Amino acid sequence: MRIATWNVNSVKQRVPRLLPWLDQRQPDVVCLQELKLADDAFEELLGEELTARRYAFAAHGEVQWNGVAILSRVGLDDVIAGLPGAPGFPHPEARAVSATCGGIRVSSLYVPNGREPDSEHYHYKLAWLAALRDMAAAAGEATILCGDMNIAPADADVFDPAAYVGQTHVTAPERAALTRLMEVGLHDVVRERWPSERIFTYWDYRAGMFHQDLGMRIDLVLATEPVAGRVKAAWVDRHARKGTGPSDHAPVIVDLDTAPDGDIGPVVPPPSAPSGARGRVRLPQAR
DNA sequence: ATGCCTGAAGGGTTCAGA
Repeated sequence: MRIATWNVNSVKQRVPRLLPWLDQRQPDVVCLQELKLADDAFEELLGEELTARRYAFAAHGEVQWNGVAILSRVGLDDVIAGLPGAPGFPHPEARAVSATCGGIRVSSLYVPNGREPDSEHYHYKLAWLAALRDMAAAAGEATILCGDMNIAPADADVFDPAAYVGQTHVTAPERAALTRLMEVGLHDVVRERWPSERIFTYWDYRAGMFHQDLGMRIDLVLATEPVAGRVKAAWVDRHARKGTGPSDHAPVIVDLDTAPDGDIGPVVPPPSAPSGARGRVRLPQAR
């Protein structure tokens, strides 16, 4: 089973890159972030193209910003739009959607940016991460959290730590919040596979940052032990960042071996959907 | 240049992103 996560920075603008990428990489499950599109517009834009490729999808978007989705061709059950217990800014934002795909509880996540350290948005980010930690702590044994965490876990995950002093994504409270999330029993599967490689997932559009490989690793795949133990490959698809009209993020792709019989714990039924949960779900046989 | 690109909404510009 191949699972991927990609902050597409407007799915509307990224259609000419997204569809060929699906055809080339053939992921079974795709977590998307920064759709920047309302749910009905997402379905209008991609419904037929995804259905033709046998993807079911669950989109949770907004008109202008944010927005997350899960595409799956290995099942899409018990969809929950939003993160239960998460704060808003001031209203709840479309930053999380979860579903059970191929026996694994999958979440597509877009952690708030934080803007400036100690700003209101920064504290919102920390509170949102605490809610994410609580969700992960209550999740089943076979769980994978994918998305734009907007935190570089370590100094090795930015091109120059000195360039980020005093900025978000690298501050101690953000990293501590990520540590508390990891401590519920999650593995950073890309870093564990490549312990000392220079790996980035985001490069600023400006000043040729990508071509100089001056970036950050902020898009993460975090898996519980039963899932992490199945990882056969984990890599950043830099090719998708090249060429015409790319996102400023590259996809992260993880291949899982077949689940051994009896070795994967039951997927704990998700909590009931939070009130106000929105989202658009369509299964491939629906049309 | 202290946002060097890119995208969205809405309107002739401003905000957001990391």
